[in-house]
Amino acid sequence: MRIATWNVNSITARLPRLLAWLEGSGTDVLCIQETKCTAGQFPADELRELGYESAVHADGRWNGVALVSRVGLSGVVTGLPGGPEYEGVQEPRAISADCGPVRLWSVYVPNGREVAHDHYAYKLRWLQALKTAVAQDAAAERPFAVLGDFNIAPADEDVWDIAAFEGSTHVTAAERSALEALRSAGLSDVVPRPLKYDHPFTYWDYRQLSFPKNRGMRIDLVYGNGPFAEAVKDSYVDREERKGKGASDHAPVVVDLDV
DNA sequence: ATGACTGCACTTTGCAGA
Repeated sequence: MRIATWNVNSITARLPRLLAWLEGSGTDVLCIQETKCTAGQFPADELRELGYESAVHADGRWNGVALVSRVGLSGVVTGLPGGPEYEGVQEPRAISADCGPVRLWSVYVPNGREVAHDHYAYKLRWLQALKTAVAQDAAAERPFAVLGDFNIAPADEDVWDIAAFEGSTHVTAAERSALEALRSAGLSDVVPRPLKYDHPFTYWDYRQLSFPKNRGMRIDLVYGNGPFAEAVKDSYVDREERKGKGASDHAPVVVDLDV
């Protein structure tokens, strides 16, 4: 079974690429982030024509997550249980479901903006709630994984130049501790292989030729429990999808499972 | 070739993204 996670940066703008990529890659389940649409605008009909069911949690121009599956989609839970509010709103940043033999979460962790910003404290609270929410499934026998845009580079090597990130979000000790807490709950980082160069970056800024210069970050992560990690046969970043006109600034992370 | 941001709404400017 082939699963993947991809921050599409607007599912409306990305729809032609999304449909072509699903067909071409043979993906069975895709975790989507940053749909940037209302629930009604989500292209469920177009996906159904390709054989995919959809589960969506989205409310407008920002955020928005989804799961699309051609191997079953049931037990859908929208939102992060116990998740914090930002400016009085519980934002649509998490959705989970049973997809065939595995249970998956698609998450879009808050960006944080700046370390001194309220959004950063919100990010840390959100990650704490995520750890609590996934603990039971993480410890279970069933293959289980949290996939998505974590907006954290787990190690210095996961950014193109750590010196360029001094004082920035995405690389702080507190954010990395939140990932460590997820690992202590029984999840492990399923690191993909790069298709080019020596490091599996998943995001490259649109500006300043970041992609051609390979100034990237590994922030789209797959955190799986033991049974999930044991089932992984291969994983890679499909950087080809970052090329050309109309690309998202994130590339899909693909995981092949023997389940 | 991989090429100097993009998407969207508060829409011709601002905000967010990371």
